[in-house]
Amino acid sequence: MSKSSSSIILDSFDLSILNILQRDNMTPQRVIGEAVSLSAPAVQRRIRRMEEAGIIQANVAVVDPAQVGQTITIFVEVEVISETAELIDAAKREFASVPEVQQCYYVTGEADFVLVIVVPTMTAYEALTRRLFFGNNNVKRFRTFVAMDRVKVGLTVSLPG
Amino acid sequence: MSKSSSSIILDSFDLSILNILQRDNMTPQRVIGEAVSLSAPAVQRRIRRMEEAGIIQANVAVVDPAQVGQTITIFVEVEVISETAELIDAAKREFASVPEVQQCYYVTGEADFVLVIVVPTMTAYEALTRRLFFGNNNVKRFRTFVAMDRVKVGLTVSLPG
DNA sequence: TAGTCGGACGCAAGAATCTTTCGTGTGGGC
DNA sequence: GCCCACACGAAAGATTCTTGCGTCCGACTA
Repeated sequence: MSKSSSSIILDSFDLSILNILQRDNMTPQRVIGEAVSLSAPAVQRRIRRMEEAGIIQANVAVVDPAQVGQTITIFVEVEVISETAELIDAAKREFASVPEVQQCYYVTGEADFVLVIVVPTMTAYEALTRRLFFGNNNVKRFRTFVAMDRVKVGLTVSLPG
Repeated sequence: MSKSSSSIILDSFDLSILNILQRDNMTPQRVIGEAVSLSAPAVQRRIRRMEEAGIIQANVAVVDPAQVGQTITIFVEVEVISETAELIDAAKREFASVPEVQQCYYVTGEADFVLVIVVPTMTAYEALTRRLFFGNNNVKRFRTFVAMDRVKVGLTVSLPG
């Protein structure tokens, strides 16, 4: 967990490499090298540098929730009562600590938090709401959107170059 | 791209392996084997089987958007006018085809679509709204939520076992 | 201009990992 | 009781990752 976050400068080689790794990080360095006109060791050094700088945050397998019994994806907008720093931080920590909460954003607008939740059943979701929202005095209101189709899901970032 | 989607049965070994790969798919099979009490080839066979079945959908590097100049994450709820199958499909295809759209869900509730968008600047977002929402006759209304903090971001699925 | 230094490269060797093959053991069905 | 399908582990082979080394290019300095 050594996040230097040195904010290094990326050239077009780095961006091309990222573009490949974003889609398939099992691509051999030799193949990446051929794609960007660089040797395999050069590719490897650049990848390591970007990992150390925190530009590459993780290397993960994407699992299809439906095939492991987690069939329901839900969006929730949460509105809080008091927006003091302490209460917001507490909410952030609480939401982030729940395994079913896949994503949590603190936002501006008509809501304060947006959550992406993945659960096996509606019953499980209901239990979660009771614990997370009704059991939290600072939650004023929340709105639920049940996903009928995960049209596009990814963390891929559109890169220049 | 061979998605058999045979819906194979997963035992607790598979789930443990998925749990590891979800967090770090660069973990050597030997290490995974030690963690789940299996030999490296057995782990490898199970991983390949899950990839072929589509349970493991992809292996990707997670890139920090902020460090590649994509500093703004935005949520958008989109409400359409007509919800015929053709128009919905057209919208799905259009949203999914935009690189800046990281995620797109078709949902029930007060909105029809929820999008997660990552852009470098507000100007870029404005241009995107003009093209994607104002330029689409079937979009009735859309609401924007700008993320101030990406509290938790991932695709990790909470697995039983 | 000449000299020095840092950084990144490619090549090649070594280390580690992945992948396949093969023989064995176990459980279900005939 | 026998056979077959399936998954396993061990070991060998193939591929990939990683490191060491010499070279090259650009920047900075005298």
